[in-house]
Amino acid sequence: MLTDEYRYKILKELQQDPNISQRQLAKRLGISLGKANFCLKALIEKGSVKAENFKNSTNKVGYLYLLTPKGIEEKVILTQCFLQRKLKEHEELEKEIEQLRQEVKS
Amino acid sequence: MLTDEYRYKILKELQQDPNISQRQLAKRLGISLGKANFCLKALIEKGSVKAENFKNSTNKVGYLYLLTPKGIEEKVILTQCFLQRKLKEHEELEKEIEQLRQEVKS
DNA sequence: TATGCTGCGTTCAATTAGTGAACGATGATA
DNA sequence: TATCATCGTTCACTAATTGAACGCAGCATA
Repeated sequence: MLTDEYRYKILKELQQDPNISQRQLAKRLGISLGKANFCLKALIEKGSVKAENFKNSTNKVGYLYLLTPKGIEEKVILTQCFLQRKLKEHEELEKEIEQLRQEVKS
Repeated sequence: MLTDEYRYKILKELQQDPNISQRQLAKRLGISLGKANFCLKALIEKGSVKAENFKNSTNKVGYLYLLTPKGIEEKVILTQCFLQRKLKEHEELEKEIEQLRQEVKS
């Protein structure tokens, strides 16, 4: 349920904004609140993220979702995997578009 | 349930091999037989694919899943959308990897 | 102080999506 | 004819996902 894709996306979001609510996170990733909550908990459970209690300036209560060293390392690896995957997809699609052009031509 | 992703992938598979069983299709796309059946039916329903009865050389019964003109056009459009999406993802990941390198450096 | 308002994380019943074993049908083969 | 393999189809079962509802905490206003 917590796929590499969401593991990556969540770590990325948290890294660039640890002060983010689960609702905001859900909205940014295009998933439901329930799923965001589930995934986040899983990341905390595994020690990739630490939820630090804090009080916001604008009358909010919530956590600061900070990447642990483990989480940072995990994100590095995931990012590299993602880059490779995307490069491969990109390459395949270039072939595909070339095929397509041949098709259209005829 | 039948997302653009699978619409695209199925049309692609069928185009390059109309003589393919639902089981083979499912395996190639990494989905279940049930889902493959469902998606294929949806494509036929919408007129993108036509199932033509035929008898294979190697003692099989099955259909020839042929793309209709509409299906071909649909695939062209989907492919273009996909290329754009992938290019964008690729671009974003390049930025991301650059950020990452900065991180790692420090 | 009390009341209301807002946004927080959490829960969980309900919905939706996905799975694959089982079935009957069809040809090929012995 | 009997057996075997593969076909598409079905559908009960499981997994994944949703979002309304809840209690809580802090701030603003009466």
